[in-house]
Amino acid sequence: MRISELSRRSGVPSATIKFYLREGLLPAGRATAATQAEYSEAHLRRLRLIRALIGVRGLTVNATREVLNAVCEYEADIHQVLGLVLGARPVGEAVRSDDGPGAPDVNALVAHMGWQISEYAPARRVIAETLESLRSLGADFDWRTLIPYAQLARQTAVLDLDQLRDTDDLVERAERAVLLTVLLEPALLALRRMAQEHESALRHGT
Amino acid sequence: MRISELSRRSGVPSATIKFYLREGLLPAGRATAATQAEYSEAHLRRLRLIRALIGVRGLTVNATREVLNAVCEYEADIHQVLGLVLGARPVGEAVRSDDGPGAPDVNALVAHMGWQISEYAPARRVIAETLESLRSLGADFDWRTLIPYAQLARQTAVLDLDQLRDTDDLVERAERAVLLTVLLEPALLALRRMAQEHESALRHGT
DNA sequence: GCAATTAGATACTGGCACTATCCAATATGG
DNA sequence: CCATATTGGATAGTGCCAGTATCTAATTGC
Repeated sequence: MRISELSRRSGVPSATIKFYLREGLLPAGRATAATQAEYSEAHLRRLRLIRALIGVRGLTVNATREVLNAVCEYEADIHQVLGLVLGARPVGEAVRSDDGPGAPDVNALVAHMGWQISEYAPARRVIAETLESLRSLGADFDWRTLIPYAQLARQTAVLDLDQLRDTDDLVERAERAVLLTVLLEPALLALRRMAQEHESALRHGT
Repeated sequence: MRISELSRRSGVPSATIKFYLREGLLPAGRATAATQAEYSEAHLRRLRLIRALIGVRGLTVNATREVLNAVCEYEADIHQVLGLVLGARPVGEAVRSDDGPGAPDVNALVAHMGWQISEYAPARRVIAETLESLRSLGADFDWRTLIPYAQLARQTAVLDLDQLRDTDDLVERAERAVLLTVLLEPALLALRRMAQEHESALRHGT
């Protein structure tokens, strides 16, 4: 398959494919001559995955590259892949996320849930920032308010990990891990918003 | 309070505050002279809310303006505010989200859950796109797989709406609705990621 | 009076995700 | 076997967006 067919079958302009090649998101095709390269079905799958991560999930090109590299390098170890995808392992410039304002609250929450979470997990910082914002806005909302949400998150994670059970192919399982952790995020938020609309209608008349 | 004090107390550069004024995110202060305006505590709160929506949640300036306008216009009716924040009512160029590829699956899911969801809800499109992406990537994942996630989303929404009960002040309740629907989103995703890390560790040795 | 500050307008910056153009080297079909 | 189209690779440009910088004229507080 040459680039024009790859473009046609994926719906991605060839200029954009070249851009992804340049950026290292898509591995180069097998060169058959100075101005000719052969692309495989794997390239097509990878390309669709890239578009999903960037278009549906809204990742940046850099974040997408890191996720894809994680999938390739640690395809054998699903926990490693998850760790890298989740940012648990320091990838680039590692920044500890367990100090700074709000960190004690996050630690309290993590401890209350009995979770073992890396100090480098960016999720820590996200929660700390959210709590800090809510506090500065005067909402009476602290880490204790998050406990029932955390319990629901735990049930969601159990669902997620269950999906990974019955797959043998390593690459496929690693990709599936990416899909479930990263690609599902906007859909989960969308479900919550629909549920809010429903619940709000229930409580306020029609 | 003049702009320099507003800047100092919020930590936002005055050039950026001027930018928000220009963009209509922040209402103009009470002008006391041609080159003098007075800002109130409400401006400070609003400014912090803007920073939270843009910085923590990652909204664009345009999306932030729409959310803030919704809060101001419909502060009396929490369901209206939620509707506008969730995009249920057509705000700008209304696009029906209940057709196109993937829409039948979304309808099936919504019907299965017994939800009443506006045809204009952007959440419909998000879920349709996600399902479509997953399908084109070859994952055996359809709307039925989303059912348990939807049930968890429903429990989350119940939690959300419970938070809105005991607040009398209209503006405060409207702002709280925004905080809970919009600002909590990254925190919920972060909780899920931490829960995944924990669950993954549980299942794969250490 | 006079340095410091301000509102408001205009122009600029930097980052990002592409997109367009060009070139030399092929491939293809009549 | 040659004319035309396509390709890989490099380089430069586009459009958007969030924020910054600069300038001017008016005003303030010492």
